[in-house]
Amino acid sequence: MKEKEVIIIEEAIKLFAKKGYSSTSIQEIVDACGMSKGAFYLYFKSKEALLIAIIQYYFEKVKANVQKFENKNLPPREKFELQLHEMLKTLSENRELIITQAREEALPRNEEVKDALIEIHTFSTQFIQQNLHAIYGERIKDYMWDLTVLLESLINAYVKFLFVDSLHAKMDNLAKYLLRRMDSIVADIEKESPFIT
Amino acid sequence: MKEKEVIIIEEAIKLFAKKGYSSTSIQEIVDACGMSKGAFYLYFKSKEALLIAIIQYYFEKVKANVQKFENKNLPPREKFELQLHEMLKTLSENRELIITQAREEALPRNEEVKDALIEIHTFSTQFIQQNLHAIYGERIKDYMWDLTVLLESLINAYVKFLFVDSLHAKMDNLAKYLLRRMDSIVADIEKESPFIT
Amino acid sequence: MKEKEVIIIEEAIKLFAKKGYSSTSIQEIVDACGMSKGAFYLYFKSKEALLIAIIQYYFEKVKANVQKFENKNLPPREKFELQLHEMLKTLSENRELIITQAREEALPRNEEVKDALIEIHTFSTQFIQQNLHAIYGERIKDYMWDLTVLLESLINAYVKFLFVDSLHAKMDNLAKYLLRRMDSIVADIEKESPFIT
Amino acid sequence: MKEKEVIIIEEAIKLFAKKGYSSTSIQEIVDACGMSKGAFYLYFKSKEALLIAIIQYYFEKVKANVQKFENKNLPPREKFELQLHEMLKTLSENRELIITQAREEALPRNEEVKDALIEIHTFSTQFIQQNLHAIYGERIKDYMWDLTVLLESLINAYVKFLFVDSLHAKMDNLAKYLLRRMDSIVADIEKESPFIT
DNA sequence: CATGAATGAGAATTCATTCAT
DNA sequence: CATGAATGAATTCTCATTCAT
Repeated sequence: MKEKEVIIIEEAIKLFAKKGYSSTSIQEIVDACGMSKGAFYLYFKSKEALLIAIIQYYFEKVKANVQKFENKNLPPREKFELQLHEMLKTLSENRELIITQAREEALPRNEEVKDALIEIHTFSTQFIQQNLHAIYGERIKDYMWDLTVLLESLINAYVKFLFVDSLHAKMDNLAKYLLRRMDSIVADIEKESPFIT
Repeated sequence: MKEKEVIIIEEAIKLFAKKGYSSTSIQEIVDACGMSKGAFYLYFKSKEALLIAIIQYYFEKVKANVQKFENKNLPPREKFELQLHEMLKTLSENRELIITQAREEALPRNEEVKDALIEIHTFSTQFIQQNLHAIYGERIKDYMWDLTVLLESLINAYVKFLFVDSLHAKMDNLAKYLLRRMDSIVADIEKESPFIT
Repeated sequence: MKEKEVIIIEEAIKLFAKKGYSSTSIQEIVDACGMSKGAFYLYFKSKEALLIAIIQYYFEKVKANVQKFENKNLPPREKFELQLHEMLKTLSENRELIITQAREEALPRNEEVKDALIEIHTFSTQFIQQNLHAIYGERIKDYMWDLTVLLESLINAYVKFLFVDSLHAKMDNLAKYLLRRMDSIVADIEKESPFIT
Repeated sequence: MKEKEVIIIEEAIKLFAKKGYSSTSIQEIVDACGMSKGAFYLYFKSKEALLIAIIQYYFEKVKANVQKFENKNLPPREKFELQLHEMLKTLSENRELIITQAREEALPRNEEVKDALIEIHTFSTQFIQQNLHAIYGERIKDYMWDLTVLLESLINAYVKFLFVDSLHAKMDNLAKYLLRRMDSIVADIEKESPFIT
């Protein structure tokens, strides 16, 4: 990916996070990048193409950071903790991404955009489920979807707070902390019949 | 509130949820309502005024449904279960609201809009904290914020799924189910030092 | 003319003077009159019809006040002084009229409006010329247009100031004062060849 | 000032003179200029900004033409005659300006517009008073405001006629002619007590 | 590659006018 | 007579996109 493309993506995500996709103009983006409007169209064929590129760019970032712990023969829990930590770090460093993700539904109903978002969601779900399975084993099989939803929601909830300075400092423990919350839930959930089936 | 205002609010929230606030035009709203563009401005002085009215309208709905269980001398847990159930029901019946709420950050940086959202957030936080305190007592004092975030995130997570038919059917048990998940968390959380302080 | 029509005319002229014809809405006019929008259209078939009615209404007022000194066998100068005084008084009491008149050219290029304004201008010119002739006689014949323009301009200039309190007090002398300025001009103008021919 | 801005200003003033500010749409202006609506907003940030630019543009024109006779060591009367002549010429060549000026009161009650008009009025009054003082000396001190109003009104009155061809031809003598009319008035005015005090 | 002037479709909003009550 | 809700054309202004230089 060309240097200029990266500049545009990184400036654009900041603006999208601040003002929303529709309310951010190309002019504002190129002003923030210190380039001309014409230049923008050399790198992206439309505003929507930029949106897709942004989604993919950050997805690749998270994916790469998470995948570097695969094939290292780490114990499952340790591996997931490290990955979760890496994921939380990437998200906290690219806070704008979460904000934009939160608005998922608001994004233009374009097939390409949708596809990109579905890809992220699929990856994320698989990542969580594989790890839950590796850690807690077969016995949570029936509760897999419940636990997935619960863990995703815990991650989202705390990520929302990551920009608060005092929490930022504690981020190193967040992955561990969240997993312990999952432990509590897993311990009791077997008394239930699964909610999501 | 006049009948027409309610029609506009309810059609608009659907469109805002589908396409986002900025991307929905007044024309689309009035087309959905089967009225003229001029009529819109008889009832709302601007698009932003509509947004504020929508936020307040749904907030009042949720608040009213939740508050009808106060002053009934119910045991704390039972009261909270009933309220949570009512809240989940209202949210699931007005799913668009959640989607719009999720996009909080995208909304125009207008003071009035901000104020309306802050009011909702304050109410929601107080509601959860008062009830957690009533149920679990003094011992969770230091974990209040952690538990608040956790419960809010559980609610959000499941509400997102509420439009799925099979879950919708089970909604009656969701409040109880979520509270039991909180039980598990509360049981273990005292072993920790609070994350949010 | 019906009572309501007069109310509308008098409120409308105030608003037109303050904000201009185009920038004043029917709603503002009927609000000022304490009546409904529907009522307006009972009395005037359009906004432009109101404009024409306003022009005619005030023209009739000035004309009536001026014409009551005809056929009284007064000496020409005295008659003109009295008429001029009456005219200045009506204009100063209906200051809004002058402001609107000043904008003559701005009024919608509608034939009826134009005709009404031409009628006023014709009357005004004839009134001035007949009186100048009665006072100064045949010798100013060649200078008639020059003197007409000069007198009209003197009237306009001072009328503009009539709302200033200190001048308002002196209004009784204004007609005489202006005629004395004309005397000075007439005395010297014969040394010239006419400018307007 | 860019070429396009000048085109817009000159087409706009014609339309404003013909139809008034409020009744002239941006579309009509750009049609007259043979450019697109978007182009207009490249050069002026709003319709009102155009109005202010027009006022300043013509004011600068008149001011520049008048000021080129300062510091030439001309006798006062001759200097004023030349300046008045230049002023009348600029006004007659930009007849639309006068019409718009005449409508002063109709212009939007915006502070910037008001300020621009006040600046013109202040300049105009000072210009006339300095010259009257230079020509007629201390003895007219008490009549300064009366004479200012009278001269301004004479200028306005004749300028209104400037578009008539036959007058146009004589314009060379108009400045001299108007000053001689002032001579007549000045000669007699000392018999009076000042009207404007 | 880079620019930024130009375009024009489309947005929010206003308002004269109509008409059912 | 009187009302005011409803209409929709017209207005100002924005902005993604193109293209000559």
